[in-house]
Amino acid sequence: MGRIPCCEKENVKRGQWTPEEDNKLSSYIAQHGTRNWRLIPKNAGLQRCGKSCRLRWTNYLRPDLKHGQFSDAEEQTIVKLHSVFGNRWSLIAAQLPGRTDNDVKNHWNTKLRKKLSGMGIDPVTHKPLSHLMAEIATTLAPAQAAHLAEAALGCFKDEVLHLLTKKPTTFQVQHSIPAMENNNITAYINCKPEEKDENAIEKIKLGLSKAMQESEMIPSSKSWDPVGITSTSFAGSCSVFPTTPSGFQFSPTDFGNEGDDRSVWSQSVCTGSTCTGMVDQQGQLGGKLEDENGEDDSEGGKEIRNGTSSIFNSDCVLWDLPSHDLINPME
DNA sequence: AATGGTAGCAACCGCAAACTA
DNA sequence: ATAGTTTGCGGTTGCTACCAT
Repeated sequence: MGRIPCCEKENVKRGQWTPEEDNKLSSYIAQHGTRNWRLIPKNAGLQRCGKSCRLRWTNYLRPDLKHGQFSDAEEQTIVKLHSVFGNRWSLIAAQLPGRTDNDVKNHWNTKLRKKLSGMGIDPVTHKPLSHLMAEIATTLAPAQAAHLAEAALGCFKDEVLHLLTKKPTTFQVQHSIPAMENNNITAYINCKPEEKDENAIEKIKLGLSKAMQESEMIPSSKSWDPVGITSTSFAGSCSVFPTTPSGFQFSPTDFGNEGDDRSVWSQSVCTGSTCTGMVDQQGQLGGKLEDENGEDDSEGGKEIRNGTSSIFNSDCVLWDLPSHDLINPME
């Protein structure tokens, strides 16, 4: 037994859509709407799978779509939201009028992820890479940490060199990030080509060793859980996570209240897809964290922390997205 | 000019949630 | 309550244009 196929594959055309097909689909939908995608290709005279028609419509033909380049503002919104929601592309796209989840996903994968890497920020967790390494290093024996450092140099060197020699990064960083100071991109770009390789390695080494020194001052109770399910505060001169020890509880009223400083957008939350503010293991959004009686209903949802009035803490604010910036506030 | 590598984008696949009878 | 169907979503693949050698 298998799934019922959405269409008879042998009679179905695949691949690029022609302008004629686009016209047929557009005019059919204009007249009849988008109910029942299985019937649409048949009724519209298309030899296409219903699923393919739906995708073509939602990702390309819809009249309200934007097709041009992403603006700086859009890019920053994507990065901000990704730091909270992870790869919840539909959620992110919902905040960008005229953009589809596919657009956002493609743009992230082809551009933004690399830009962040080039800035020394891990695109998955949105933490400075040097701090990630330091966090990991604290859980390892010194010998293992040394191996890790060597491996990291190999990995990051290639990526950073590649990015820096191709194009400069253009993100605004509201506050300076120590990790970035140790990887001064402008100085790097301006130096002689033959110096670049060596400079980059030295700067990465410096950043790594500094971060590791800083991490030695972190109390051992503040361990780091790479899975993020039981993430605890992470300290240092550029903490990404807030450090309030008491933790933080969301209530349904925290979501989408315009002008309410307590909205999710002004709360500090763990960042990245491994530790998101309101996303549980199934990727369900907040509001499920507590039911109407205020009881935890998260079933393994990830811990959320309180702290300052920004997504990151005040020592290292990357983004600060007020709730009224959102087109579709969470409900 | 030819070739190989890479980036960007469109489309496909399969899973799971939501909906309906 | 259940099974069948539809829709939404995220990951992945494939195609094309561009660039470097």
